[in-house]
Amino acid sequence: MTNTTSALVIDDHPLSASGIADFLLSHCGFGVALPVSDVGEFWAALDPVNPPSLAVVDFWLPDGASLGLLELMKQRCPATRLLAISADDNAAVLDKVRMAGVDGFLHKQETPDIFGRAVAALLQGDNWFHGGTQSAGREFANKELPVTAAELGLTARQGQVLAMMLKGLPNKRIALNLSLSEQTVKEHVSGILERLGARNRIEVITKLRGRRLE
Amino acid sequence: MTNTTSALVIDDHPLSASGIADFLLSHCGFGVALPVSDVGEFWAALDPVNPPSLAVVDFWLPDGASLGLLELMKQRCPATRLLAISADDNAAVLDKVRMAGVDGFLHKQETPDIFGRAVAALLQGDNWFHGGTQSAGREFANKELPVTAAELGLTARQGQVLAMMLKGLPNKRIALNLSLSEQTVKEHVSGILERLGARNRIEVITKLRGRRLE
DNA sequence: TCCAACACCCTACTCCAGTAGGGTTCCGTG
DNA sequence: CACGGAACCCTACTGGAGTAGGGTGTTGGA
Repeated sequence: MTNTTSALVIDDHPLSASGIADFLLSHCGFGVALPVSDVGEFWAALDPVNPPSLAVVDFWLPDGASLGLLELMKQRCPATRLLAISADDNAAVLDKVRMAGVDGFLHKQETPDIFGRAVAALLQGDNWFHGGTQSAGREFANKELPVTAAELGLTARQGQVLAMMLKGLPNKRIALNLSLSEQTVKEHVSGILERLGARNRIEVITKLRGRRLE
Repeated sequence: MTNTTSALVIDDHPLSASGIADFLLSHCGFGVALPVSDVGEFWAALDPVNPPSLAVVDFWLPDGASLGLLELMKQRCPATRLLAISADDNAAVLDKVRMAGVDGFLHKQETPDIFGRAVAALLQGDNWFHGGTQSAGREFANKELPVTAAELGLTARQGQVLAMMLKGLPNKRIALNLSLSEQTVKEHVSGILERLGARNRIEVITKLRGRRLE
């Protein structure tokens, strides 16, 4: 291939990074999409001579490293399109990444469809900052909501239960799978609902649509 | 023609049936691929003297007719390879179709690539029962293929109700939105569940995860 | 004209989800 | 040691989901 489109994806959750990379490969026509999960790896994977067409950067890297990374990236590889992603919709985040010079911003929760359109827009040379328009029907997004169970403020057990809830399993089956009583499962479910600000399991499933635990 | 490979495809959603038939013609080297959408049509199209090489049978035919059809087919045309397809990944379905004597089983959501490989395996005389693995690498990508209500065999009203169900709305709100009684909504929901072969709305949501209506 | 399908409404029932309020162990921290 | 938190179990209750079985009115095809 003379002109394969390539991408670099950095997210501190490796599964998240590789999920996005896979999506770029399978649905956005990328020939190369390398997932990395820390900053060192990122710079190591970057070839300054032949920079990637796109870099996808999670905003919530440890120590707030993403802003510095984005600015440096803009200097070193101005030809590379920069797409920032984040798990929350704080308006301040949007301003910060804009200042850092990114070309687009997206929520992690956005549908694959929109993600694909944002990528296409960036490759065309357009920008993508439609993040603010979301805001309908997501009352539990005021805090950071990363992909892993522990970072949702859930205990390990609650994480296991949540994973099965998202598969659509009823309490009785979750109980059997974990060798618990149905009542105990209900307690965990109640804890999850309270934590996530949902009224019932259906709200949990629809709001976390397209995500996976751990 | 002396030796064209022929197939019969039965699915109660005509669009689905003809889509599969087209694929067999264009990608699997079939000379004939006849789509039918009900059991009567199926037997009418079947030529016992010169049986097709392959029969593709949707598991969720109305009234659960598929099991009987599969068994009868196995008796009458033992030379015809039988491929069962289903929209859900219930393990019980897999057991049932195996008991009925099919040669292969697949999810409808499977990629065309895998579908093609399954067909090739069957024509070679091999079996294909990889349903359990359910392709781990695509939670982010999956399918944003919009599905129309008609494609699922639903009435217009059921389509509207389903759209709201997928958003996580409870019956009462759907009723208010459509200016109906809650009871009527329940009727539509029951119809949807029967049509899609689901036990409750949670199964519907998890099975159609990531898809859009119309 | 009759019948089937669809949309609509109702009561009454069962079953599951989720809450409330009681309790027990175990473990880590002040 | 005493306390809090997590995990575990229980009964008893409310409310929504879904089924069963009754009904009406409209439409379109045999």
